[in-house]
Amino acid sequence: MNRSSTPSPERAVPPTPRGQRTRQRLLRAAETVFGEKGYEHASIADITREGGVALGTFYVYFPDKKSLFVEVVDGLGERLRRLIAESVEGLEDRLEVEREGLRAFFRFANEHRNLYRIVRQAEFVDEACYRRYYVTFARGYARGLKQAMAEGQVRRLDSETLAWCLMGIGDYLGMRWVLWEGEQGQEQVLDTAMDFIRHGMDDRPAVAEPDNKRRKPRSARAPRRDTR
Amino acid sequence: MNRSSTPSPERAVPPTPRGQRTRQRLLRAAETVFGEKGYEHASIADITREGGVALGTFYVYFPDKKSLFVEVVDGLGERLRRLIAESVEGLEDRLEVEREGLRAFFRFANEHRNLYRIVRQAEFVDEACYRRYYVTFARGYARGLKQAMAEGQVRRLDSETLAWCLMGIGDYLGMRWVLWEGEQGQEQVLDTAMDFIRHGMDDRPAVAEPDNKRRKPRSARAPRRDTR
Amino acid sequence: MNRSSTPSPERAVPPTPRGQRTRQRLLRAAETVFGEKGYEHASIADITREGGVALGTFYVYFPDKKSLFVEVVDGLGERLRRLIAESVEGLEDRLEVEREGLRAFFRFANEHRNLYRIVRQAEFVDEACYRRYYVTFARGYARGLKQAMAEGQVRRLDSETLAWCLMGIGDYLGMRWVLWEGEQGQEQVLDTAMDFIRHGMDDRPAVAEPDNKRRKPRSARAPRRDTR
Amino acid sequence: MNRSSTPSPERAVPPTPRGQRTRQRLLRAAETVFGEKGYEHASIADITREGGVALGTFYVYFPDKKSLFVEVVDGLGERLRRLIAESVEGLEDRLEVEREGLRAFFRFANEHRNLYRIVRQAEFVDEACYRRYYVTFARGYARGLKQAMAEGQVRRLDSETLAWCLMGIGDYLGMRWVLWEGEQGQEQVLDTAMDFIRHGMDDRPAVAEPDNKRRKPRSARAPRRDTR
DNA sequence: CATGAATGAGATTTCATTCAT
DNA sequence: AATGAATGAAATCTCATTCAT
Repeated sequence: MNRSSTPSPERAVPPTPRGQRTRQRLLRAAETVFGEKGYEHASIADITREGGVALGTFYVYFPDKKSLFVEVVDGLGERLRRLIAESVEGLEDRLEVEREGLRAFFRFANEHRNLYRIVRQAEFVDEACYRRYYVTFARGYARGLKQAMAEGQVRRLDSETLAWCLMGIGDYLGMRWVLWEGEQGQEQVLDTAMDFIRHGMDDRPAVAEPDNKRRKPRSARAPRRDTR
Repeated sequence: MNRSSTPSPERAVPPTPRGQRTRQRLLRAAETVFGEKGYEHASIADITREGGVALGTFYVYFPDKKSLFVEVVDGLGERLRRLIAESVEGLEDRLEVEREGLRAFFRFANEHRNLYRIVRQAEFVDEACYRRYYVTFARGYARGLKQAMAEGQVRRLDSETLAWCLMGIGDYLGMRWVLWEGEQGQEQVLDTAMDFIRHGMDDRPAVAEPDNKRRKPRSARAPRRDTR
Repeated sequence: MNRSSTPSPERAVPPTPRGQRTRQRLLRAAETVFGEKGYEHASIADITREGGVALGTFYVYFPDKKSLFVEVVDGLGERLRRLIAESVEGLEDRLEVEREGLRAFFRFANEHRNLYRIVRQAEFVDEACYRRYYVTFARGYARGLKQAMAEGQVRRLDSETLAWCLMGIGDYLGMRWVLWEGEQGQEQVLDTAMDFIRHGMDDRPAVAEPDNKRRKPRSARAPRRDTR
Repeated sequence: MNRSSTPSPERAVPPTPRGQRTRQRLLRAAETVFGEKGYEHASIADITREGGVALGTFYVYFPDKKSLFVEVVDGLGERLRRLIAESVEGLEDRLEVEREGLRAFFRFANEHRNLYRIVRQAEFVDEACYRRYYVTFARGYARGLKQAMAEGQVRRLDSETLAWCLMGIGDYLGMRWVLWEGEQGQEQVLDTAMDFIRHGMDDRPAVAEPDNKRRKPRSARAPRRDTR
């Protein structure tokens, strides 16, 4: 929401609707081009060409390439968070929330196939913006987890750590099965992941642990054999 | 998009020891400079300066900038995998292996603080090399998990999915608590993460669920519309 | 090199008082901005911003940037000459005129600290305008001196040469002690300068020379060899 | 001698003679092009074209346009001072020194017709370098005058003020009769100027003043009203 | 083996000016 | 009268790569 390094208070929004439109056009074009070519190889000329405006027009709306990029990243983050929030709205079971959230993330990553490429470039373009993307997400995530813990739906673990673990899972699965593999076997992966998220990976009878959290569970479910 | 998918066909190793040394110097310099400035902003001149050799010397040992970069990334991956392998050697309890592997990764990331930056840049420099980094790691990881499952140490889950989940966890925790926070509270995070990895996050007695994962909520909502 | 040597053929004066005001605002803004940034770095946008009008408004009143600049320079010259004329009005002693003129110039330079910067830029913007500034000044100056010579107040010297000498003195003293040093010791400098202007720098009894200026030294030396 | 704003210690002199030559070529080309077009309109491309090297070569020897310019200005100042010093070497009569110095300056200005244009641009390019040009000159000038005063050759006046007066005279005469008029009547102007420099402009018998410079007029006037 | 001078394509950015409203 | 969006030419600067020594 705030401009990171440059503390210029207002993101100069052009007053006329015509200007508004042009600005939006540039933002959309930028998302495409940054995704395709990466920040460094995306030239302003590429972006304006994609947006259908003249080169100089760019500088009417953005002070430089970096600012535009930061705005794109912030925008993606916001949209992603909103989509996930909407997707899990109304769900009461926290594990359902996890599953649906993951699914929503996959969907978003699939539609914005440049998401990964763009966010990762951010590290080199504007570190603050890069961290903001993750930190903002993590904050909301942890908050949700904490509440679920309070409600007794989730074991009591450090909510921040847990949030980052779950984000890491989503990120890696998304990279591997959405970005690289395109939909292929996504549902199955989701099932496996949810199983892991729910019960962890330990096989040995939990009973042995006198005061700890669960028991045998394992046995009851389909053993989901190895894929491939 | 990129051409040299071939994993370095002829990595001309210089015959003389003097040449060997120069080549190593350049590789080491490159790791530093790529980490600091990123691939695009690291110039050959920067690298040779850092390595203490003349500009032209670079082209005696590497055909171009990209080749050098790929070699650096491959090298990092190899060293990381070797370090982890050594760190868990002899451990029998798979969960111990997980914990020590994670710890070793943290150590490596801490010593090679540019690891993240370098690997992530790879996506835009040579996609093949980028994937190789993850895929090679995942392959070995999955193999280990499969064996542990065979030994009954780990629940039977799809080993590849599980490997990627665990890699994601390590990656995110490392980014957040090694790269950004520098050692601070690392052990505690490790404990929490291991707890989660072992038992998952579900609090409710796993026995209770006969065969299905979720309850009511679903019904209330629209049946998850199709994504575009 | 420059085209518009014609001293502004049709300086379109707007008929309405509102237009008059806007035009004046632009002229004043231009003096400020040209002084601060120099001609090349002063953009039309800077000037209109400073003047509080929209960019396009500029071209309602001036055909281009250069015209505006020329008008600013001409205006400064005029105001300077008028100020000096007023300051020495009524003085009968020519040396008093010199002193007061100098003082008036200092005052003007102090109030228009961008005077120097603007006039000097003129050389590269419109040579004609640049020369006009000096030549107009010199013409009036020489006329005054000639009259003072006729009245026997000033020794008979070529009035034009003398005018340029005195202008040079004023210019340099103003640069050094008004522009750079800000008032500091200005009066003392003025006294010294007037002493020099009055009597020159020769120490040897002026009486001895009935009508000619120099003595022996000349003869003693080699007759000034040719340079290069 | 020192690099003004940029305190980069050494003016990176290329080690090989070939580099030396190229660097010199660029400096010479720059003097020409800056003089012809002015700093702002002289493009790096113009300079390298004039110097017969490729565009990129420029940046092998100079970090930017400004640095090159500063070096040109400093060089001009040095050469000018050296030429004048050589021209007056051996002269004992200070007034002879003045005359010959002036003559040498005219000669220099005539050969380097871009001197004025270049130095004046300096004000907008690097103020420090601009002042250095004048201040360095003035310092040496004042030193010479002081000594002449000590020897009783020149009346005792503040030497610094006197130096700036004389510099102003030279500058303006050079502009008017060397730059604009080209040699025309230069000698005559020189004679007039020397006459003025020697005796000043006051016509009234200097004898009458036993030791002080002015007479009545002062009294008649209001006591010099306040300047603003 | 090693050097470093030279190249020129390409990228970002600025800005005077036009024009529809 | 006034506005401000849009344009595109031109300028500075970077840098991978080549090559003669």
